[in-house]
Amino acid sequence: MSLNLSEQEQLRRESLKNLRDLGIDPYPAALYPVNTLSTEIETNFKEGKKVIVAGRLMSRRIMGKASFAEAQDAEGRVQLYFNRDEICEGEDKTLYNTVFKKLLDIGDFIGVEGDLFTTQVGEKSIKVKKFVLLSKSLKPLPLPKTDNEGKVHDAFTDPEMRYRQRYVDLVVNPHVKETFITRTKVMNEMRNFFNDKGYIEVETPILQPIPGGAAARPFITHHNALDMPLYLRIANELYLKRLIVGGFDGVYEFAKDFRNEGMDRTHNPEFTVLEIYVAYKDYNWMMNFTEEMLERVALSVHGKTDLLVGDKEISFKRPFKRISMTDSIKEHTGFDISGKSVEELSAWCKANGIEVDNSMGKGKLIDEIFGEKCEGSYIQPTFITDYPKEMSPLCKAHRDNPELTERFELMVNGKEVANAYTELNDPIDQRERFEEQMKLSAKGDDEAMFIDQDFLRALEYGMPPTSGMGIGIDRLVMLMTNQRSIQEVLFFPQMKLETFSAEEKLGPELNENEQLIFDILSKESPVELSVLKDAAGLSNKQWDKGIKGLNKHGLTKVTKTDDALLVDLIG
RNA sequence: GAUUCAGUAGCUCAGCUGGUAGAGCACAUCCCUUUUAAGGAUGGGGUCCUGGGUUCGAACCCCAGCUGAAUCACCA
Repeated sequence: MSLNLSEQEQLRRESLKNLRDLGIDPYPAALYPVNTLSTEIETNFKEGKKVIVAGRLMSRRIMGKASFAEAQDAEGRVQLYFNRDEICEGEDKTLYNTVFKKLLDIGDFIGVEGDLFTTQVGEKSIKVKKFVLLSKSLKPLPLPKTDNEGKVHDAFTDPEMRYRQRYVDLVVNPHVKETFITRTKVMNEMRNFFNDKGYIEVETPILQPIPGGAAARPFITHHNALDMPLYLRIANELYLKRLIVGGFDGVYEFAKDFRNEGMDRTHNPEFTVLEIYVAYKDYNWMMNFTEEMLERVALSVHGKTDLLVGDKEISFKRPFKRISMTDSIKEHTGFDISGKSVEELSAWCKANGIEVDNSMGKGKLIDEIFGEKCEGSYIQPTFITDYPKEMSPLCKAHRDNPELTERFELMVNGKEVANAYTELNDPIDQRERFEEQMKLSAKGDDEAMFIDQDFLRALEYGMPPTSGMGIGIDRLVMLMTNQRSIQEVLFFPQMKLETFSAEEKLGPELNENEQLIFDILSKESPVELSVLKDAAGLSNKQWDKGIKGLNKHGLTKVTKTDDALLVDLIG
């Protein structure tokens, strides 16, 4: 045996072999003609109706010639009643006595044919006529139990295990599945909304030669054939705008973006963003559009616009509050940022407990103030508008104030959920903004943007006035499912590499330390304990483990005399 | 990156002042034809996260590391 298996795993492997010996294929290839789901049995129950169902065996209560079991399919569970003489009509009762009672385990996939009936206790069940093994499970599942009061016992809750083994989490924790179903509903509803308006879903490169469209540290990789570096995209904005240049009126993409930054409850290195660009619109239009979309999503997922998020009730009913960043800061701090110089802003920050450094320009300083003093207080959906020019290099300057841009972010529950612009389509202005970014980069801002010459060329051909919006899907789903951690809305959140023990042990043989002590003893025995310990030259811990191991195997015995401890080799 | 907490059976967790590793569920054997979180009896199952140190003796104390979580920092 080359694997270190628990007793239960070994037993299941034996059952597997026994099944094969009985001529039963534990992994049959043929399709199984399922015709009913557990939920249909519940909603569409007809006494005596014949059904064929399949699923995982999740519990078994064996009582002599009759048994109850539960099968779990994609939608829920159904109770199965197995009667020995129904299943085995002739004299040979192997199928019930051996296959069902002994060789099946919890977690196995089975297929069942039978009739619907109601038990004496009133439980809708299937009286099984025929059953087959569809796939054998070799590892025992954790088994949370729900009692009469709905209390869950032995829940499978350890986050590490749940995220690393999401497949188990999904089998055993039904609410987890719900979260991901909602995630898909949210995305589908957004798709429908966009498609209804005639916008088209597109795909743009994930491997980009210049990681543009945002300010963030990228992941870098290398293309061997071209011998050039490539970056995993941090955004897809510049590619979608190229498509607007090319003549599409509305394009959108659900994009995986990648950022090589810290991980926490709201950040995963890869995450999903919806970006949409619509020609001939501005950011005012986009605010209305965003409201309409979110209201529709909330209604479609929950049937209402008021959702409970943590202990707060959040309303996605239109219209959302709108306030300019300048007014927001004024409201929360009394400080008026309009027309202030870098020095003035920096001084105010220092006086108000906000850490600043010399690489920070006006935009970043204002962003710090907002982030520190205002952001967290916007629980209900609120559009923050008109951001400083410097921190929005892809956004058109405000029509009324050249210091500002036509940009909004949507804040919900104190966090940014969406970001949108009246897109900058003046190629000369855009080039200058990129150059500004380069200066910031030279000052030490390692997140400032690169210059994308091809994107500038595209703008020079002409891009219609356009508004674009990006929305963090993971964070939106967190709101829609009332989850406080991004890991709960990602099937496979990023984790550190799990180490599987490289070399499995060779069964119940002696380990290194035990062997060492054993070898010494086989030359001479009994030996005084302290002498033996010195001869072995092991650390105290290793010695202790070694000698305890040997005692356990029944190979040695420690005897106590008046003045010494003696170690004897037995056998 | 910092701080705090945690890591013991397949799962959920106890484990006193340092003195031979425990429970429930799961598993195995036997009994039982309609049970509702667990029918009854019996039994098997452990790298106490890893390595080092202190000690006659470490799951427990000390040091280092690994992994995870929370808070903070960082993060258009």
